[in-house]
Amino acid sequence: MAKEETLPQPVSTMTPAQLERRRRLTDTVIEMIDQMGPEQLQMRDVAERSGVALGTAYRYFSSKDHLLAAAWADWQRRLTDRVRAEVSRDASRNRSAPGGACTRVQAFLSRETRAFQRHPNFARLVAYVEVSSDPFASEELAGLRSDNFATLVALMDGVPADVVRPAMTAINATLGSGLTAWICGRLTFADFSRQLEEVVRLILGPYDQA
Amino acid sequence: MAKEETLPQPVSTMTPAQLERRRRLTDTVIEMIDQMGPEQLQMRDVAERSGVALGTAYRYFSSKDHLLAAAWADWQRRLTDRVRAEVSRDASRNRSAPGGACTRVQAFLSRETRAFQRHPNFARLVAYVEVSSDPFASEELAGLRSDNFATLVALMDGVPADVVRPAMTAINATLGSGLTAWICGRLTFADFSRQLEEVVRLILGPYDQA
DNA sequence: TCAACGACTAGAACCGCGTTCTGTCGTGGT
DNA sequence: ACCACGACAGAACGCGGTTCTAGTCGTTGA
Repeated sequence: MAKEETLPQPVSTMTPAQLERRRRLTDTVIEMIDQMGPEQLQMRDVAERSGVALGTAYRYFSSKDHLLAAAWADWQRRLTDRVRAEVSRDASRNRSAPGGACTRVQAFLSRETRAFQRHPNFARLVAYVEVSSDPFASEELAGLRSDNFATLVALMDGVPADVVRPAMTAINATLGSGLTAWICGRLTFADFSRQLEEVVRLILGPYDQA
Repeated sequence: MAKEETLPQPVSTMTPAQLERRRRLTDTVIEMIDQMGPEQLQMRDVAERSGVALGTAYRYFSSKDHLLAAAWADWQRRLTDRVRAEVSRDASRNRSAPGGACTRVQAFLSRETRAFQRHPNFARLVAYVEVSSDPFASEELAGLRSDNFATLVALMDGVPADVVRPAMTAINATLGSGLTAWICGRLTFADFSRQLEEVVRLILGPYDQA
């Protein structure tokens, strides 16, 4: 009688039609989040607007948290890809500075945070998802985390190996906390980005014009 | 007809009996949180166990979030006071090292995190409260934040003034994010405290044996 | 070709829980 | 003594995530 319920169907075993449905769900969330916070967003509406039956949505995602986490991961990856491309393009054109690690990281973060400023509900989404205890949601986060890891490591060359890890930890944390504080009204956006800059300069400043 | 509803009755205007009721509520929460996460905790139960009518609770706190935030602030203040006392006692006895800023901050944080390790549900509470959008809850947080600020500043003497602020920001953020990641199962406690140590050393290390 | 089966759909139903409401009572200020 | 107001116990409300029901359809395997 093992009620294994392996879970919301592993992505790898999905047929193309299923992947398509799954994508419609996450895309719809991304679309809707732009206009409402994660708590306003209702499963019923997502289902309806994506043209997937509510019950079916739950075959793909274990919970609202899981769906939101997946959608966020998706959005974040697109954003990061775009920003990374811009930053490295600017760097290779050698625009605007010689560019040490500090400068590069600043540029990267400033673009990312601006994206959040333009889409505050995604910042809310981050806050919402980060505290979710749904293990499937956490899994989604973990994947994303390691992507970010790679990205930041790449931006930090010229920085001693034993500095990289704690530097990333601290910067990521400052980004995350600041975002939440901003979104909850405990910090203005200006203060948030100033804080972030200060922290990056403090940590990475010494390695800049290597 | 101004429906001003000044709101959950300002603390300063409360009669002793009211303050007593308010305290019973927060104390009950603190008591209960030790045995269940914040989402398990129900307003009905808090009301019943504290001997305050449910409706009345809402005259003191605008929402569950607000109540939880107040309770957390209370617990955190007690904890910080205790830890601060221990740390400064140890320091004045000059035990265990000469103790620069880095060492002092490490000691402080390590005690604080151990308290969370012993009471994981308070870590969940932190995560829960930090993302609350209830303005009264945020207010509670803001008060707490400035207390912490003072505490950390005190621990960091010997550190250049322009380093103190970003250092605090980064350390606080690392603490907060790590706590959440731990509690959500994305980090082991050991990894969490190692990360925190690394960050503190990275940032404050240079100013240690002044 | 024809079951059998599994996944999909629309929508209703379920249910936990924060929040609000009702009716009553006790009390402190005038 | 009076009355307005806060407290009380408990019922009632409402929202929204999740689950269930019936019925449909496409694929598979004999």
